[in-house]
Amino acid sequence: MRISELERRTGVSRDTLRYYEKQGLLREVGRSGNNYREYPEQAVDRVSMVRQLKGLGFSLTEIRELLDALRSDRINCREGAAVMARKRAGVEARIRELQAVSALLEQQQARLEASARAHGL
Amino acid sequence: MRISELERRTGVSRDTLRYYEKQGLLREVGRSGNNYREYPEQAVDRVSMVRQLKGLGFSLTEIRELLDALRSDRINCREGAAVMARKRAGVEARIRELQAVSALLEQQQARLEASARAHGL
DNA sequence: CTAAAGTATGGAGTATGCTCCAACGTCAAC
DNA sequence: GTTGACGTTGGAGCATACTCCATACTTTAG
Repeated sequence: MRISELERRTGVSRDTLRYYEKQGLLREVGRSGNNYREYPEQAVDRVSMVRQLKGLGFSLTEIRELLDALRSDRINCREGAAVMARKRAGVEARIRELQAVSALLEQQQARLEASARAHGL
Repeated sequence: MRISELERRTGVSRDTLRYYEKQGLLREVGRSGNNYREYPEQAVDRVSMVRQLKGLGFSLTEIRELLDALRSDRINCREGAAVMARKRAGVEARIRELQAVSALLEQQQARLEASARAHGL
């Protein structure tokens, strides 16, 4: 597919798509005779994944490393598996921290609600 | 305490501390007669919390909203509680997404390990 | 053939979150 | 009273992640 279709299907602007390509996040981009970019079907999922990970707070560099490892079955399985394990440990640590934050928020919410009931009437 | 002590105790540079103050993240900063900043003991925890939340991918704007709500027992309990509830829902959603990412990583790790065993020998 | 729509490139500009620096005021010690 | 450590401000500069633009080429429709 061409860039406008990928733009439409992912909701990501063409400028950003070209930027991602330049940053090595989209590696399977071909060119047709007229020098137009030609994206494989798969690109839709790849872009979606980049956006999801980015929304979760990963930097483009981290995302590139992760996507590269996902492709690494053609390169080096053992190393790819190790990257996955490391990334996953990071994600798990982040989940635990977020759970602590959530608990704190819950506690504060309860405190403020109690305070509202006491003062409010 | 003065800025150098807060810098030492939090590991956050004075430039950043002043920047955070300007952005409304540190509201309880006094001035002594000589115009030096005077931080309450509490500032250490506040700065640590900012850093933790930032590390988890929150923007300074989000963090400010959250810290403001934490202080809101002196302002508006009911509204503060509502902010907490909203923020917490966001955090919970993020946790679920990260769990999905973790599951994906685990699955890919397993696949690559299997692939390594098959090809490797 | 021409106009409009689509694409390409390089480079400038923007927002966020710092980071560094120059110029200057304050204070304790010698 | 001067040196040196510590503090102040305003503004410039930087990295990341876009976003916009001018210019130019290609393709499609009329």
